[in-house]
Amino acid sequence: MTETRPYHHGDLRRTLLGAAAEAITENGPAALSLRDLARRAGVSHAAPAHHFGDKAGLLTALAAQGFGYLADELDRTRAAGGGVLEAGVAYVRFAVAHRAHFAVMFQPELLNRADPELLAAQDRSSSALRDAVATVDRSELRGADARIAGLSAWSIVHGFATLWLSGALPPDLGDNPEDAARQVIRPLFARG
Amino acid sequence: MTETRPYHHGDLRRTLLGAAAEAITENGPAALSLRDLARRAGVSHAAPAHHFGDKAGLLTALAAQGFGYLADELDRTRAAGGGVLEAGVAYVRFAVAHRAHFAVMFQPELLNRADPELLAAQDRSSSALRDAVATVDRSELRGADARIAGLSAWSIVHGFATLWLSGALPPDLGDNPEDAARQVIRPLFARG
DNA sequence: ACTGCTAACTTGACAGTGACAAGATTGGAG
DNA sequence: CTCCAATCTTGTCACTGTCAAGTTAGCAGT
Repeated sequence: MTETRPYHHGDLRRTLLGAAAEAITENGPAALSLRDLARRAGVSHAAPAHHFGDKAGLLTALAAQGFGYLADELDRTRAAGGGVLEAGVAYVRFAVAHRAHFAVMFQPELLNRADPELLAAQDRSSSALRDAVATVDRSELRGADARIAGLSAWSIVHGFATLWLSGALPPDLGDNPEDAARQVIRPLFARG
Repeated sequence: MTETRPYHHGDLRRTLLGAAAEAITENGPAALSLRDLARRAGVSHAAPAHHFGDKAGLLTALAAQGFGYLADELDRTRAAGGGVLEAGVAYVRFAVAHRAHFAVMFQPELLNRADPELLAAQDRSSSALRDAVATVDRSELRGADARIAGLSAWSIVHGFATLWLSGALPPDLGDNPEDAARQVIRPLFARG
């Protein structure tokens, strides 16, 4: 990652990414405006283009950052001795804590899919995901092919996170996403 | 719909919804342009506003249509005697067949959440979903609270559909979403 | 110190867009 | 036949993303 010290502005790149995350958290990715970000950062309207090329470039950088954060979160959970269930909860925790990043990470039409930085970050989080699933006791996932089991786990946590963030889940689940996730995910792993 | 060419264009509303679905399927919701839709339909740039108010109105109508289609699909599967697993597969089939609708249905920031037509359609598909889950044999979902079990099922199919559509799943899953879904969903229901 | 050099930013312009207001056209009810 | 309300058009505005060209700042080498 190219670190810049305060030239004219300071580090505009990081500032813009932060402002973008904030704006997306508030109004979603569709409403994001580069000019608005520039305004928030106190620079001219064309400044963002210099760092990210275009809008897709900015969102790609955000997505890459998101995959990095996700990998961090999963690694941290694993280091703490958590199993698959806790990795799943960590996935949801990440999605809720960084909803702007999450909202962009799985919308390829918004991104430069071939961006090397993005691909690297995706790779890192894929590995972290794979490692998390590898810790599963075979009996927990009832004899299924490990590869399929991993996809089942990924699907259920990804689905829960998406539905939670979209507000589609019933309100009687409470307002703690991690607890709710734990309940909903458990049936995949609990023994019969 | 027979081939008509009315000067006042007959059913613009339906035509625009169709064009919108097509455009979103191609380029995603973010790239959608009302003026482009108007061009495709051969009307003036301001015509869509009359039927939908604004962009959010159009997307809301699309989402409502999508919830209707989803309810239809689930009802059809249930009428054919399918269980929860097949309902799940039907959910995925719907998402893939109507990816434009699906892409919009769970992005509240693009919609008028309070639109009565939308709420009614959501209600209908919620009921269909609930009915589908209600057919589950208690032993299939291993003693979990039925309410939680339903959310688990919803999460796993929704997550699978989302990941499939975003192209995030590994390519060795094949190119048949229904077969792949069946494999990935099964671990939730299979007996220990 | 001064000379270039390059990255970081600005200024200015252009085509497209969503939204609104006001006018035109139509089918149909009375 | 008249009139009206729904449908659609025209014109306009502020705003957006992107590009081209210019400006400023840090820095290395002499």
